[in-house]
Amino acid sequence: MRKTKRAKLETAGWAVGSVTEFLGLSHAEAALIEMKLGLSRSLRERRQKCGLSQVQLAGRLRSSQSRVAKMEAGDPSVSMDLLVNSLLLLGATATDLAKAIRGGEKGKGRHAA
Amino acid sequence: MRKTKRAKLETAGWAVGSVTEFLGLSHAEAALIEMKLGLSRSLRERRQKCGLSQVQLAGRLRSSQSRVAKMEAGDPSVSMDLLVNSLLLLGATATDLAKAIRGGEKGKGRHAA
DNA sequence: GCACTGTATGTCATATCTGACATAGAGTCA
DNA sequence: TGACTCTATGTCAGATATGACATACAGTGC
Repeated sequence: MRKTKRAKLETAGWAVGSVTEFLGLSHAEAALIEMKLGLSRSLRERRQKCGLSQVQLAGRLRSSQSRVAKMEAGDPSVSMDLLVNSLLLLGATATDLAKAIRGGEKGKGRHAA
Repeated sequence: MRKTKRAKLETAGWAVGSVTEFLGLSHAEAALIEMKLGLSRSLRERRQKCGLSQVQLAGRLRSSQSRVAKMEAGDPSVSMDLLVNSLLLLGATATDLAKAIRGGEKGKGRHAA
C-alpha cells in the first residue's frame, strides 16, 4: 500500500511537478510523494551548496553513498524521517523544511490575497 | 541511534516546549523530535475537530486505535511518514503540515546561538 | 455496583526501511 | 587507453515500524 503505487510512479517517468494524481493516487498519497520530492530536491541543493559529494555526505550521516543517491532520487524505499534528518544535519531549519514541503505543493492556495 | 535518545526523552517527562537539547541531543535529533511533536499535536487537534474517536480515525487510516494513540502521544515508534500520511488523510494540506512543523520550532526567526 | 465509550500502554509477527556492499555509467584528466 | 571521481542501481542481512491484539484506566450513565 505504501510502496506499490509509488513504484508505479517511479516507472512512469516522473514529471514530478504535478505528476501524481493522474495515476489514481489518493490525495494523501499524491501529496506525500510530492512532499518527499520537495525534500529530495532540497537535499541535493543543500548538499551541493555545501560542496559535498554524496560520499562525503554519507559520511556525515553515518550512512552510505547509495542511500544518499536514493534519497536524492526520491526512491520509494526512503522514508521521510531519513530525508528530514539528513536535511537537518545539513543545517536546515524547520522553516527551511516547511518551505521544501510546500515546494512540492500543487497550485493551491493563493499567496496573500 | 534513532530510538535510544528519544526513549530517554519519553522517560524524562516531556516538557516538550523546548525540552530537547538539554539531554545531549544533537540539533538534528532535537529538531526532528520537536517537528514530530508538532505533527502529533496537530493530528489530535484535527481529529477532534473532525469529531472522530481514535477508533474511528484508525478505521479511516486502516490502522488500529493503539497506533493512533501512539501517534498522538509522540511515541518514538511512530514515523514521520505515518504522522504526515494521517494528517493528509484528515484533509491537511502541505501548508498545514508546514505550519505544524514550524510550530515545534525553537527560536523561529533569525539569530543563532 | 455494572456496562459502555474513549484513550493509553505493552507485546508480537510481519512488513518495511536501512546501511553496506557490489557494480555500472558518465565525466575528467593525463 | 587507463585511472580516478561522482553518481546510479540492485541486493541483502539486520534494524525498525506497523497493525493487531490484549489489557488497563478514566469518565459517563444507569
